[in-house]
Amino acid sequence: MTESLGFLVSDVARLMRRRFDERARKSGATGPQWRTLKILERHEGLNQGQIAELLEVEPITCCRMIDRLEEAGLVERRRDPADRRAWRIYLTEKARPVLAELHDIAGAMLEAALNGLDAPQRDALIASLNVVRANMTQTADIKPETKEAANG
Amino acid sequence: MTESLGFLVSDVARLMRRRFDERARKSGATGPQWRTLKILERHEGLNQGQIAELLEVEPITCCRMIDRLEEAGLVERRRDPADRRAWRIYLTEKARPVLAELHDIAGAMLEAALNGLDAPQRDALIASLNVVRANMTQTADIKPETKEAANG
DNA sequence: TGCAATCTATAAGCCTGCTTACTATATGTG
DNA sequence: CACATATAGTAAGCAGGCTTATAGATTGCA
Repeated sequence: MTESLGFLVSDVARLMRRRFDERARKSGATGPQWRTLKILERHEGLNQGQIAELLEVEPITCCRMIDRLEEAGLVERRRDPADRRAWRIYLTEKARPVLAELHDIAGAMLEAALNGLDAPQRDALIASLNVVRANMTQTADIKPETKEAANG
Repeated sequence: MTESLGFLVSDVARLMRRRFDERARKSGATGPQWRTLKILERHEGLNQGQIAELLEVEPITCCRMIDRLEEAGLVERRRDPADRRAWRIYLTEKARPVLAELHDIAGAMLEAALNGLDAPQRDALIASLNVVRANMTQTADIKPETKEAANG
């Protein structure tokens, strides 16, 4: 039964994403795009590698996300004056109201998602998810040598 | 702070998927493919619409998944003798060992994911996620008319 | 100074999810 | 029977993950 945790988590993620996207579409940004914008809100001027690290995605994933955000006019790339390999990413003015609207949508959806859970249950849920998240982040660093004799 | 639930869940889902895929790649199936195979294991001969419903994805998503599974030789499409529009989907013999191997991989990964949580915490986590899942499934049926005066 | 290693960004291509729109078939209604 | 509607499956095309590979720039080291 506990085997279902992976399915359960990905189900919940997919359903939440679907619900969010339904409402957020008219704002012109998706969930992952919003998350990227939020990071930029607090850390404007990061380069794409740094953003990828904060998002915990691969650089190419971040690169293409910035492509779409730039195309939508929500961010802009500026050359790093000290490193001609790098771009620094900045929010545009157009991004501010989008951020505010997405914040409201997410707040309403969150309340719907947690309906029926009391405060201690909500806290426990978030705490446990953070534990799982940390477990999955740590184990991601294990090198293949660890499982030398695993191939039966 | 609680606003982060959506991000947290999708993070956990993505990290678990990444971990699973790393290990499962040599078995020739991904997480969603495994889930589809598991459904077929219990309900062989379903058509694609029924599978999509059990997976809680759109029919086109299921269709393309069956495409890939068929191409990999893990399932086969057989014409429904009673409805010439429909295909019935069956596992091939090749799928059995793949299912067994993925089951083992998932078991090991699950233990890693839940490391540090005791039994009551695990139960509470799964129960709460099921509540959220139900909330997100239900609200997905709400019609737009419900929010007549929501557009500020 | 020069070369190798590293780092930043990106291209190509795959999987999984979605929307929209289409074909083919089945079914209901007049 | 004929037409409208519904259903099963699929194509096209987009977003967001990934891997692998490459170009260009920087940096470390001999």
